[in-house]
Amino acid sequence: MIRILLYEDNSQLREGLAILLAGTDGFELVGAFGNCTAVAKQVEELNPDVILMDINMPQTDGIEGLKIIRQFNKEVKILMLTVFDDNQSVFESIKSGANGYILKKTPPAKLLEYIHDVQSGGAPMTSSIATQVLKMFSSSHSSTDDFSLSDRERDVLQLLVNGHSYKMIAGELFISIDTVRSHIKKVYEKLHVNSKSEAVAKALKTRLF
Amino acid sequence: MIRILLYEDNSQLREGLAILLAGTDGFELVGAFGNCTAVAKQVEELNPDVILMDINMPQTDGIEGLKIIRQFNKEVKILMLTVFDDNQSVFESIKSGANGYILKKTPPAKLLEYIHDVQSGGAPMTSSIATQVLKMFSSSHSSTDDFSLSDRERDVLQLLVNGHSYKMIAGELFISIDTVRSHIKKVYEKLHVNSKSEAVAKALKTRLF
DNA sequence: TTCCAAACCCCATATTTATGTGATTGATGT
DNA sequence: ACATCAATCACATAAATATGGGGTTTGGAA
Repeated sequence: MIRILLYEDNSQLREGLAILLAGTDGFELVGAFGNCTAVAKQVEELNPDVILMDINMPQTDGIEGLKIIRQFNKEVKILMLTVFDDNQSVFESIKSGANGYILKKTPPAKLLEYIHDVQSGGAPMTSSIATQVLKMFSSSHSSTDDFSLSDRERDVLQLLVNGHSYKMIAGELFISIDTVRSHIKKVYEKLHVNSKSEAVAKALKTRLF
Repeated sequence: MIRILLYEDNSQLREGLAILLAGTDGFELVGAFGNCTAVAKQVEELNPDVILMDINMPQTDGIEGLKIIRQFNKEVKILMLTVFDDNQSVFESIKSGANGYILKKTPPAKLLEYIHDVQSGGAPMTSSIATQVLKMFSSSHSSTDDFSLSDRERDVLQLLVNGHSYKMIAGELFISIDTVRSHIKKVYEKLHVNSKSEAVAKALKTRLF
């Protein structure tokens, strides 16, 4: 028996899912709410195995809810539901510890299957999402060097990466252009480069930002 | 009735799967081969719904086969089979248009389920693979714009990204520095930027290289 | 206390980049 | 035949960047 907790603001869909889950062997809906405002207490009290979490909800949205849950519970499986398969929320969700990400248009039978999947350690995703995810990892070298840049050097480099000129950086940081030069010279030494674009490239490649 | 085409060089496993599929309602094995040398013709003639493709095969391997099929058929679902769950081939497979990636040790019942999954638009993966994929998922998003750069413009931009100056690029491509300038000017227009480092940043961020 | 690094500033100069306005050739498409 | 565009080259000028030298002040570590 898989204990399920549901967050979904659309009451019609919420009722629909409740009926589906109630009427299916092996699934037990232990709670269904329209928002995440009391998510911490609810998860703790109801102790579900799997949480179905809608992303687009009023007040505390699904991703917020996810983050709150993960602060105190790394065990419960969380399946994010959405109508869109936009990059940003997939990314945010997975990064924040979601176990899977599925579209609401998923047919009921499929949904039940996904719940099973996620409960037994799988990570259900639609194929477009899986593909996106894989593209992203192509250049995966998660190095943690920060080249021991100082805070200010980091500020300056950040702005360089965003395409600002020395003059603009000076303006934005309220320092003189010569100071900008000094910082940049130091940055180049630390990154072992000798041009702006090399520095930018290195910052991006090593995921400094 | 799902029409299945199988590529698997191990004849024992091939026979085994053939028997399994033949003996199960709803599945029909329309062909089984030990290599991909005639994959194009076979796929066209046999018109399968789902292809089970072993990755490690002599001559034309599974990933090659996959690419060949995808050149003329984006519709048929392709499920990659392998004994290893190594990153590189998962990545290559999905990038080349595979719909799922599963391990050979998958029990028969599960395999049939996966075939169903993939046929109805899912992206089955073994949980270990899905988990890996999610771990790799570290940052940002992918886009597929190539900004319609010409070949030469791409060459030049590539070298810029790698930190070369105009002079160096001229030397490496055996063209004059003024030609380099022309190309770069064009690149800036196409990328909507107006400095080297912005171009480099954009190239890297949009995963142009 | 002395030393050091970070953060700030100044000046000078050489090199690199950005931008504009040309032009010629060859391939492609209408 | 004509237009278009990629690819090549040229010349000129302004702006930005790289690099070399200086500095001061401040706060923390040795």
